[in-house]
Amino acid sequence: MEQETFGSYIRKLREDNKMPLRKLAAYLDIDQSTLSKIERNERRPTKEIIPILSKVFKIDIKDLKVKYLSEKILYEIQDEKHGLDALKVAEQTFSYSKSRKK
Amino acid sequence: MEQETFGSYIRKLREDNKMPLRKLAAYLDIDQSTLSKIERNERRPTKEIIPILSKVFKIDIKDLKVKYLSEKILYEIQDEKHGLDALKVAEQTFSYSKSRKK
DNA sequence: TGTATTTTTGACAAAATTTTCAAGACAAAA
DNA sequence: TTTTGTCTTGAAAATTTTGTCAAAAATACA
Repeated sequence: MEQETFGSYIRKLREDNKMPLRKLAAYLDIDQSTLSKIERNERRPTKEIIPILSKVFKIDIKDLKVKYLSEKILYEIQDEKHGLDALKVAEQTFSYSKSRKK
Repeated sequence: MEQETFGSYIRKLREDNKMPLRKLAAYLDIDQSTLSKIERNERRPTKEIIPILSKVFKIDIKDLKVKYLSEKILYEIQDEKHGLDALKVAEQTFSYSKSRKK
């Protein structure tokens, strides 16, 4: 069983919809080789593609954003021994600064 | 009351120890202007400085790493509406992949 | 098999980020 | 106000990251 990434998720969506790279890349307004690399985690996706993906595949945009962000977070702490502690501290800080509705 | 950042934390340590930028920068093997920028959150610190800071100021390295990482995480989700959800998903995924002692 | 279509690759270009240098600003002391 | 030491600034250099092009490789399928 393989860990799903944002890239592999896009690939799955695309393939399920029988859409070639060429076409999705056109929608996303990027080179198809860039999309190929994103799907294979060789390049990191930009957030600009999220609303487009949401429209093209009719996926809830919030779900996409959460997937996208959590992958970015995980990228920062991969292989870090104290990643979990860091996540918890981040959560605390994030909640707190939100509560002060900055 | 001001939110403490990794940068302002370094500055505090440095000033409490009456150490000039010049000197700490030398220890860290970076330009003093780079350190100045790091302390003022104008640049992001690299992780290489962590063990050195730990030695110079005798701070537990784990605490430093957690501070450093959580700031990196927060940087990714700042101003994001769904940051908290993303953090929780990340936590789940991180715990899970760790449990499979990859 | 051959041909069309799709995907991947790798070198290069472009863009974004970071570091350094050198000068200027600032502060304390006298 | 000059001297001395510290810190900040901003432009340029260096590095890192990302995107593109063109061709090769893989896949589909007639």
